[in-house]
Amino acid sequence: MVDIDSLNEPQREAVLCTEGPLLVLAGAGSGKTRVLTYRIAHMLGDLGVQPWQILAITFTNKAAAEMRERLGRLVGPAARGMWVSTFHSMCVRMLRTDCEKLGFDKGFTIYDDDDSKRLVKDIMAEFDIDPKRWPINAIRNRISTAKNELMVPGEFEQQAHDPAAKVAARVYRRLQERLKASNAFDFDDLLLYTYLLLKNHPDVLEAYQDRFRYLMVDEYQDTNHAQYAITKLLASKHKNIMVVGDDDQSIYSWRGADIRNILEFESDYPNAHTVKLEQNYRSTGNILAAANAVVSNNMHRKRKRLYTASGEGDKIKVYMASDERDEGRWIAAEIDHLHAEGHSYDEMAVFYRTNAQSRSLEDMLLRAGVPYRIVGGTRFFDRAEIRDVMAYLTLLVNPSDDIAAKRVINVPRRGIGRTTVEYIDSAARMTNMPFMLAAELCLADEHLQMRARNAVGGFLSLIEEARSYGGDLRKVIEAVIDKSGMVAALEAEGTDEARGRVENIKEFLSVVDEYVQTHQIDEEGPEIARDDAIAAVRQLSPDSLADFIEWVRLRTDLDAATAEDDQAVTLMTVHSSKGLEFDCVFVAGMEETLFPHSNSSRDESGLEEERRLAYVAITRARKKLYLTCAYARQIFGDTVANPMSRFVGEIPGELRETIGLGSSGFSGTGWEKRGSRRGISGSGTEAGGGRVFGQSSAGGSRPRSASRASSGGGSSFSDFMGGAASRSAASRSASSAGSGMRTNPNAGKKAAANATFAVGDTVDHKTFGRGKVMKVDGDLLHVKFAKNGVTKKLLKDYAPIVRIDL
DNA sequence: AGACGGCGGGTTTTT
DNA sequence: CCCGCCGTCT
Repeated sequence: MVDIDSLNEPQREAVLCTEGPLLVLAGAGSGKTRVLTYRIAHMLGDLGVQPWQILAITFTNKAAAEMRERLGRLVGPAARGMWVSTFHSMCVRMLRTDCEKLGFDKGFTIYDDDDSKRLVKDIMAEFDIDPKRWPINAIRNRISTAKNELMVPGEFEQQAHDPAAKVAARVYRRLQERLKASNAFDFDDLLLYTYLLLKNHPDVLEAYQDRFRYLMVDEYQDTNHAQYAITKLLASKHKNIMVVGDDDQSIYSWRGADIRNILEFESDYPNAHTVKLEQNYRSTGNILAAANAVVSNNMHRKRKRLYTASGEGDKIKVYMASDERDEGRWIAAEIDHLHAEGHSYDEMAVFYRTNAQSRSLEDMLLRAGVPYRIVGGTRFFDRAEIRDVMAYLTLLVNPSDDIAAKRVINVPRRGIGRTTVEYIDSAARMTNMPFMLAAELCLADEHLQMRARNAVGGFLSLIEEARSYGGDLRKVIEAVIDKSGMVAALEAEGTDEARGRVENIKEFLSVVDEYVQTHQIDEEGPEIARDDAIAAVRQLSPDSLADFIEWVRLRTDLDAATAEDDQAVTLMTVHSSKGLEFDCVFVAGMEETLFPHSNSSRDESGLEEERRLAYVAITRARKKLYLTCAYARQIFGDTVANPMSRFVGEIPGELRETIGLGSSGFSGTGWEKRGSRRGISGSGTEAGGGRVFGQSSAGGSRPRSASRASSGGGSSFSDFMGGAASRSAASRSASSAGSGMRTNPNAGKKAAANATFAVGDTVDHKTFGRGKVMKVDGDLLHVKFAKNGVTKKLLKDYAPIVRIDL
C-alpha cells in the first residue's frame, strides 16, 4: 500500500515499528514529517487501524495543517476523523466536552497573554501589591512555571519559601478563582486542567485511552511537564506512543519545555525502541558542517552527527555591517541579487533573534522595494480594535468574562468613565458576581449618575440584543460590529490612524470569511464513528460564534505564513522558523548580547539553548546561508557596539567567507574591500543617506504585520544603491580589526560607558556624526565635530558616542 | 468625561 | 525608541 521503498533504512524502521513505545531522534531535515505521515498511512492502509484511533500532536497549527495536508495527499479521505492537532487545541476539545466536571461552563473563553496579564494586574491592585517591587511578569512567570509543573495553588503555597514566591502564591490562588469566576482558561490552564480532568476522572481517561490506540507526538523536545504528563496518561494503557524530536532543537525551555522528557524517554518506557534519523536531505554539505560544528560545542546532548549526500555547495557568507541600517541595506541588496539570479522571494527568509530587530530590516527592505512579509511579532489579532471586536463577540458567548466586559463597556466612548466602571467592579467583587450582572444591578443604583446609568443600560441592551442575532456567522459579526458603533466612531475621527483601524476591522471580516470557508462540512465524507460521546469528533462549526472565537484564540500569525501566496521574502524570529526551510537564509544580528542574547547567556544551560537556536537557524537553509552582524547598533535608543557572535567563530573558517567591514581581521582575502560593495557598506546615519531615502516613510497607516511592501511604493532599488554610493566616501573600518572584535573585553557593555578615549581618537555621535577628540579632561571629552566644526564638551559615560578606530 | 502631556519602564524567544 | 500609565487640565 504505502511506498516504503522510497524511504531509507532507519526511516523505514520507524514507519514499520507501530506497536509499543518508539523514540525517533530526527535530526534537522532528516525527513521526520515524511516518517510521521508514512507511518500513519501504513497503519491506516496496511494494518486496518481506524483513523479515529490515532492521535497526532504537533506544536503549531501550521505543523498540524501541514501534516493533515500531506496525509490527505497520501491516503485521501481515509484520514478523516483523525485527531491531528496541537496540544492546546486538543485540550480545548477535551475541556469543551467535560469541563463541567471541573466546575466550568462549556462556553468558556480562552485568555491569551494580554488578557491574563490584565487580570494579574487587577489582582495585584486588589491586594495592594506594588508592581514596582514585584514585577508583574516575574510573578506571572512563577505562576506559569507552577502550572506547567502541575502545581495547584495549595501545593505551590507549601513550597513557597522566599518572599517573592509567597507573593506569587497569593496571586496564583486568586488568579485561579478569578479565572474560574470568569469561566476562562489561560494557555497554561488548558494543559493543567486537562491533566486534572484525566487524572481525577478515570472514566474520562479510559474513554480516551480506548479511543486513541496510537499516539504520536512531534517536537517532543519542546514538551513541558504538563504536556508530558498528559501524553503519559493517554498512552499508559496501550503504550503505543511514538515521540519524535531532536534534542539539538530544543529551544523552548523558557516556556517550561523540559529537555529531559526526550533524554529520559528510554527510562520512562523501558522497552522503548529507538531510531535515529541522521541523513539530512535538506542542506548543502557546508551548511550542515557549519551547523554540526556549532552545536558540537554543547556538552549536554545525545551524540549524533548529521550527514548528507549532497555536495559542499557555497560557502557561508558573513557580512560585517557598520550598523543595523547598513546590515538591512546589505541584506536587501543581496536579496535583490539573488532575485535577479532567479531565486524567488518565497524561497528567501531573514531571521533575527528579537522582534525588535525587524523594524530596521523592514525599513530597509521597504526602501529597496523588496517585497516581504513579517511572521509573528505584533500580531494582527493583537491590535486594539481587533481585540475590541473579539471582546464583544466573547461577551455574547460568555457573559462572565469580566476582562472582555471591562474592555469594551466604553468602546466606543459612550460616557461610562473610570469612576463608573470601578464602582460596578467593586460591587461585583463584593457580591462575587460577574461584572455584567453587577452592571445590571447598578442600573437602579442611586449612587451613580443618571447619565452613567443610562449609558450602562445602553451597553447592556446592546449586548442583550446582539445575543439574539441569528443566521450566518459573517452577518452576525457584521451586525455586532455595526451596532457597537465602533466603526462609526472611528470614521468620525477622520484621522489616518482611525482609517487604518477601520481597514483592520474590514480585514477581520475577511478572516471570518476564511474561517467559514475552511470549516464547511463537506457532505460526502462519511460521518465518523459516534459509538460513544467522547469518540465523536467535535468539528468546528462554520456557524458557531463560540467555535470561531476559539479558532481565533488558538491561531497565530505563524499559521497564516503559508496562506499568503504572493511572492515575498519572509521575516521572522529564529524561534518561529523552526520546522520551516528556505533556499536562502539570512540571519541578522549575529552579535554577542543579541545572539546569544545577554539574558540567556548568564549560565551554561542558557548558552547551550542559544546555541541550539543558532543550530535551528542554520539548518533552515537549503542552499545559501548568510550571517550578518553590525559593529554598532541602536538599542533602546542608544548606540551599542558588540563583538561578533561566538557562534560565527564556531564555524570553521574554511566554511565561511567574511565580507564587509573588518574583513581584514578575518579569513577574507581582501578582494571584497575593493569595488562597489564598499558603496553599500557605509553608515546610514549621515545626512546623505537619510535624505535620499527619507521620502518613503509615506505610505500611510499600513497595517504593520500583515502588510507587504509593494515594489512600486517606495523608492526604486537604483535610488537606494545610488543614494548609498553617493554618500561621503569616508567609510569606517571596524573597531580594532587587528586585535579582533571577538575578544572585545567590553562585550555586552555600552560602548561609551566603558570605552576609554584619547586625544586624537575619532568618535561617532548619535546626532552630531563624526568628530575628533581634542582634549580629555577626566570624564569630560572635548570633541570637535567634522560636520559643523563645533567643539562640544561631552561626558564620556553618558554621551551617545562610540569610538572609531581607523 | 475625556484629552493631553510628561514620565518611567521595557524586549528574548510563543502556544 | 515606543508604549502605557498617571496626573492635570478643560
